[in-house]
Amino acid sequence: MEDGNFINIEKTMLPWLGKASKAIDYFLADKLKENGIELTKVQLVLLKKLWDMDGQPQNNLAFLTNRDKASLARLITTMEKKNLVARIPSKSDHRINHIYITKHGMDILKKAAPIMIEAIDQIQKDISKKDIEKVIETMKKIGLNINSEELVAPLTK
Amino acid sequence: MEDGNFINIEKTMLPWLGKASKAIDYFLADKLKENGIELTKVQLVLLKKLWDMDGQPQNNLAFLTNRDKASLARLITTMEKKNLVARIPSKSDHRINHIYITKHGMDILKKAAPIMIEAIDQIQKDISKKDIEKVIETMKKIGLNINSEELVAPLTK
DNA sequence: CGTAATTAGTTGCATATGCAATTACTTTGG
DNA sequence: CCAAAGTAATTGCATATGCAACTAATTACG
Repeated sequence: MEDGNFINIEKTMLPWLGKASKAIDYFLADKLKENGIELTKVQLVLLKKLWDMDGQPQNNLAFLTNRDKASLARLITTMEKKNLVARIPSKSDHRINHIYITKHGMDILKKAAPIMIEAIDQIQKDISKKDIEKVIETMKKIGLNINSEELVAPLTK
Repeated sequence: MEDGNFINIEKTMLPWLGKASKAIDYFLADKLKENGIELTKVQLVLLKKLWDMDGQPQNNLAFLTNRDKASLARLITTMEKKNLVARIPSKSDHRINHIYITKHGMDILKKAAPIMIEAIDQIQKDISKKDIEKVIETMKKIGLNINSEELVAPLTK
């Protein structure tokens, strides 16, 4: 077998998307650290989600953030220890925990927001609005191509 | 504070790239599992790298695969246990391990290759060659935008 | 109304990952 | 030739993640 079976993988989007995603993650993590913000990127995204829609049950949050419910539960545990979020058991349904962002979480989020905006600006520097839209559109297409089979929301079952 | 500080994040590429990347990873993992290939995506990519350039020292491989050297070392340990790769100490420099793909690793890789190709085809279905190139080009630009600061190869130091 | 099916969350087991500190070896320079 | 600097790999500590199995609670239905 020559290289034939792996034809032109560098001409597909996959490795580039992977590399860019990873690079962006490192970049953002670095920005957070530089600015003394003790959050991981994942935690930041979750805080932002809570900012938008506070008090969600865990499984909702798992769905909303494309993540396994077990993973989300542990993430909440970590963040609870850091006093970023609070787990409040529902009174009407004793299976459910509602998750709320704390004052401390909000303070950190407010501090992080402008830094993230600036970082994103840098990431997208000299990329035209049209090109950005094109990429977004293509990412959506990928989502459709994948979901059309069996992966509608594989993490949420 | 209103939502102002997080203005239009959905209009940036970031969340879409993140979602697509994650979805692709799930999709490929699923394909591997469906076909009874006992590899993670990460392991597959590493095997492919070894296929192309066998016998690399660990730190080289870490660099080549954009990964922390500690992470790579542990990955090799995992893969060694599964008899996918072999760690061979260099005779000329006793600090170095050369990593080789095993026969078993090659067999699995050969089995996985056509499945991955098919999966990638599906991921990129109905996306024009031009659009694919556009995305790749944009990903490269992101790399430049990020690297231009301090992140040339942050994982390799 | 009470059992069966469903649902929310947790836990066990496993992989992957990063940073910092450490060990072991090699190279450099005086 | 030997001490200092540099380099390759490992290990400790921590986060993040998924799947599968499980518990506890609620809802559906006969």
